[in-house]
Amino acid sequence: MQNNKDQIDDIFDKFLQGPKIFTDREVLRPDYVPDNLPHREDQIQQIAKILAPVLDEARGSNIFIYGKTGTGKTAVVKYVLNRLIRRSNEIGALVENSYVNCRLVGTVYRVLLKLGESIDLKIPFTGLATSEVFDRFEDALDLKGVLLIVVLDEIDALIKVYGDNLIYELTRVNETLNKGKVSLICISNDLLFKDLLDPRVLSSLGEEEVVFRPYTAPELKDILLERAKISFNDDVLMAGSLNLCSALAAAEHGDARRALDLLRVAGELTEREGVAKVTEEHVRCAQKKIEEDRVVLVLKTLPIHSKLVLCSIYIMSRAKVKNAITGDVYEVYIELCNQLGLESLTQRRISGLINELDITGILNARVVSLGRYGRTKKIRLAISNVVIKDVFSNDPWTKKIIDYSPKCMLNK
DNA sequence: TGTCCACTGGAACGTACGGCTT
DNA sequence: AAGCCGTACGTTCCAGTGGACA
Repeated sequence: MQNNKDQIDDIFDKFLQGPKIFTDREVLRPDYVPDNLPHREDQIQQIAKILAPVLDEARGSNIFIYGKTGTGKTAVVKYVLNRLIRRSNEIGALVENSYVNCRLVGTVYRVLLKLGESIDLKIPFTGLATSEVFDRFEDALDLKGVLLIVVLDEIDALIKVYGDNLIYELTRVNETLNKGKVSLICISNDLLFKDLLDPRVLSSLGEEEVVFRPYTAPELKDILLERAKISFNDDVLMAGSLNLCSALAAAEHGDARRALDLLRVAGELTEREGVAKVTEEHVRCAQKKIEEDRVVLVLKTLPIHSKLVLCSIYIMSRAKVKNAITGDVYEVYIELCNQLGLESLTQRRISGLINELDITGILNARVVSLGRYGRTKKIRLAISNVVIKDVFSNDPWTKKIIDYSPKCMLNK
């Protein structure tokens, strides 16, 4: 026991005595809003100009912002809002803001819940009709007489599922309010989502449009340099590593979030190794690790039937079936359910689960027609068999069937 | 050129659950 | 306590489909 304790102390000592890589690693986290946002000066100016009337207690125009992930949309909006709120406090203007990430929040009801929270409105987390929640939100807003800037990030995620009713209601809420006002900022990764909007919504939402184009590799380098200055110790980061981070992220549609992730993970790997410099090799390892971690997390958190579908495809791939089709996967899946004593879902449902797995990038499922042999999906794994075997061998359900040989495959 | 297969995928509906309002 | 609500997850039904084959 004593020995064991010493060993652990040893690990901590090594960590403490090893070369110090970071001064402040939080600076590299995606939700950190820096004091300086390089190459986004135009967008900052544009959004600030549109929102400025708010300080005069007039409603600013609604704004629609679009650009791919990691192009700085959220950071710029938060940056401008921070300053706007600070200024409004100085001059005593009644301005509040509410930031909601629609993809994380998930439903219209919960979006309204978050908006309510920002003006101290308590709403039960379930039980009310959405229209009732909206009415209460409207009343509370009017009562407070506050000008609320609502930021709906990743709005496309919400609209694809629930339609544009919420935005429609929010854009016309000013017509009914006496004292309160709402300014809307919608952020989307997907430009095509505008096609899903009702023309009435589009005309009021698209009062102002701000576009964030992807960063180029040199721009990403500037951003990384800026952050590296405050997050890493001097002389830790080799110039080549920083260039590689920006080049890798630029290849992935100029994603700054990705670049910062790479830098942070590369730093952490260096730290764990106990060496003094972050090399290009560390960056390459970081890239591999980020992807693996993502996949492992997705696999571990899948619902049981999705796991079994994936196991079926894994088992088929192990048996050298290159392109599995829906019907065959379903047969194997039924057998696995029987083995585990679980009730199987319908083929329609499994077809849907396969589509969901396709979206997460774990599978590739392509609809093909086999002529008179019908229409189906050709399915293959998009990740390595080794990862699946590793994760599913440690899962209480799937470990029982991961090495199983289905009878239905014997005569194929 | 028409037939036919093995599905796809949309839509409507059912069930269970937690929790609010009346 | 009854009725209603949103949400999650599922089933059932069925029109539609691309292309090999007779």
